Amino acid sequence: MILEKKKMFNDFATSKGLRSTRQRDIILDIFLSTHQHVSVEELYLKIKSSNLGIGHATVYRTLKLFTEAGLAREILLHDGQTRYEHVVKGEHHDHLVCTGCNSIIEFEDATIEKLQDEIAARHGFLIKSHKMEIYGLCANCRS
Amino acid sequence: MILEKKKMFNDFATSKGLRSTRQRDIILDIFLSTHQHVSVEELYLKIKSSNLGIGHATVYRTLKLFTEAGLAREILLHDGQTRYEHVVKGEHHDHLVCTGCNSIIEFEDATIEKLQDEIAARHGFLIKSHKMEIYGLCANCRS
DNA sequence: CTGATAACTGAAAATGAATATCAAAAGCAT
DNA sequence: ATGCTTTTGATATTCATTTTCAGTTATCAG
Repeated sequence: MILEKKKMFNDFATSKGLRSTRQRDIILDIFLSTHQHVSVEELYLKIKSSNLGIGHATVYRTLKLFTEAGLAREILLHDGQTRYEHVVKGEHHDHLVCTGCNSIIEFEDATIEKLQDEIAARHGFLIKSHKMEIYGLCANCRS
Repeated sequence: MILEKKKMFNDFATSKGLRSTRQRDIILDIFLSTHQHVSVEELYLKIKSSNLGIGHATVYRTLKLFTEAGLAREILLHDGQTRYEHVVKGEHHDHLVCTGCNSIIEFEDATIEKLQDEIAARHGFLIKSHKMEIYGLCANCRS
């Protein structure tokens, strides 16, 4: 699955005439080694701690490339930082965001997806992507 | 309905011990006169053009108050500006955002809302609010 | 392999939205 | 009106993100 993603990015790079660089390889490796919802800063720090000198700007630029390549997705929560999550082919998950402890629970619901398709069809709309976030308190925080 | 909202804000202000000021009245009037999804900047310019000297900071502060008071809701799209939409009591609408022309179509779907409640219940999660945005191309832009 | 060329990088500067500061102005209770 | 407190707004500040640009590096033709 990791190899699959690397291939996906390679294909994208080739098709766009992008070059293969040390920095992009490293950032991809580290991104793939993270779990959901990494902020750019988190990723940057992770890279920094590995003593590989990669600049802020490059991390930003590269994550945008990953998004274009279809293996990452930008998500905006309410903390002023853009986060990136992994895109898994057919799958799409949405989020329960706890405003108490900032934890994020993921879920997936095929019925909702289907309803979305219907709504889009009704408006002649062509879906590219979507996101849904439910805010509230998780089981721990509501007590 | 406009009066209703003004009352809602007045009640909120009273309960919080906030003062009634010229600026807040004006901003509320202008906010209520707008349609969906005003950015702070748009609102600020609208006020400025009315030759009423109200500062940037006040507009930001006041919109946060409206949000607290329950008559506005923050929405984050992908243009880096926070926008505010009108909250209509029971109603909740979601958005089809066209990445071609930036137009926004609203929709509402009771079934989706119900599914959300079920999902939340399954995770012991207490819903405060939610948002859903579907990105893609509108009927005009896909041709 | 080598040199030309165009893409890539990164440090630093720039941008832009949002927030904080703080003195002056204004609301509100007495 | 008086005095106290909130509010305002110009300005400065913060913080994420983007741009700039000179130096570096990948790629490819020869």
